[in-house]
Amino acid sequence: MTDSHPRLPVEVESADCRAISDILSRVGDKWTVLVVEILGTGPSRFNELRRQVGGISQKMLTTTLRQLERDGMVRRTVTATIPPRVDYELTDLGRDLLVPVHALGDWARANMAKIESARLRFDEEAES
Amino acid sequence: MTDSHPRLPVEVESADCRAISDILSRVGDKWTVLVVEILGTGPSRFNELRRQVGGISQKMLTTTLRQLERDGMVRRTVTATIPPRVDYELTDLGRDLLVPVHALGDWARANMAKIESARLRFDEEAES
DNA sequence: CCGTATCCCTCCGGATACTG
DNA sequence: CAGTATCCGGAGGGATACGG
Repeated sequence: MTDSHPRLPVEVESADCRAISDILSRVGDKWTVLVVEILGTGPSRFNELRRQVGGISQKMLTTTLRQLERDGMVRRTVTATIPPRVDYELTDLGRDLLVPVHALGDWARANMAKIESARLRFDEEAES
Repeated sequence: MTDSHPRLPVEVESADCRAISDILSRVGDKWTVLVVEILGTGPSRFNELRRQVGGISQKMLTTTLRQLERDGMVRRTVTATIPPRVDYELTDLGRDLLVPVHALGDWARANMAKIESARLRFDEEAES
């Protein structure tokens, strides 16, 4: 492959390392990306979101949204009517996150066949 | 922002969804990216790698490397000498993965200040 | 040197029930 | 409707000891 492979800054400050792996762990989270993807199509209310995600528990949706709100990715708007109404929407930062996440998603889709066959080969050779 | 919402990109094939979130979860894994980053600088032996990563247990290094090998990201080469020697190196696929991962890492570095201040604001308002 | 096998404890996350 | 509170099973992952 290209000789100009990016030289890796293994010596980045550990503070950066923590912060970066922190973001990465959110992307790897079971629900976060799914929620952000859906909010990427437009604002949504709590139970609406719950239905759109499908399979998420109330607890985890709350937790996920709180984290995203805390990180400034999601804006929470409360309308104090009866019954109460709460809207969630992505902030600019949240929408921004979708760019690199989609890049990763595209890579995954483009290479899932290779990965799948690699796994088959590996598991096959593990017959013992 | 968007037009109306009857369009649901959420309905992509669930097979794709599983596979993609599977890759994402590996990226979010505590050790995987770190190991891949280091292997991105060149091949390495087991304990050498262990020292370079720092803080990883023998068990988790083995587990991480096995997963990566199974997925076709890492090639494992055994030299049956005494003492035995095992080298690990990235495959083309593994090096390829680094591209979108670095994009995400760059985004994280570029935005960690915003996130950090968002958190401060959030936690501050949580004083009650 | 390069692992595998156990033990064990923490935390994630689902189910359920209750409030404003 | 939009949460909070509680219980609890199971996976993740560290420490340690042993095998090739």
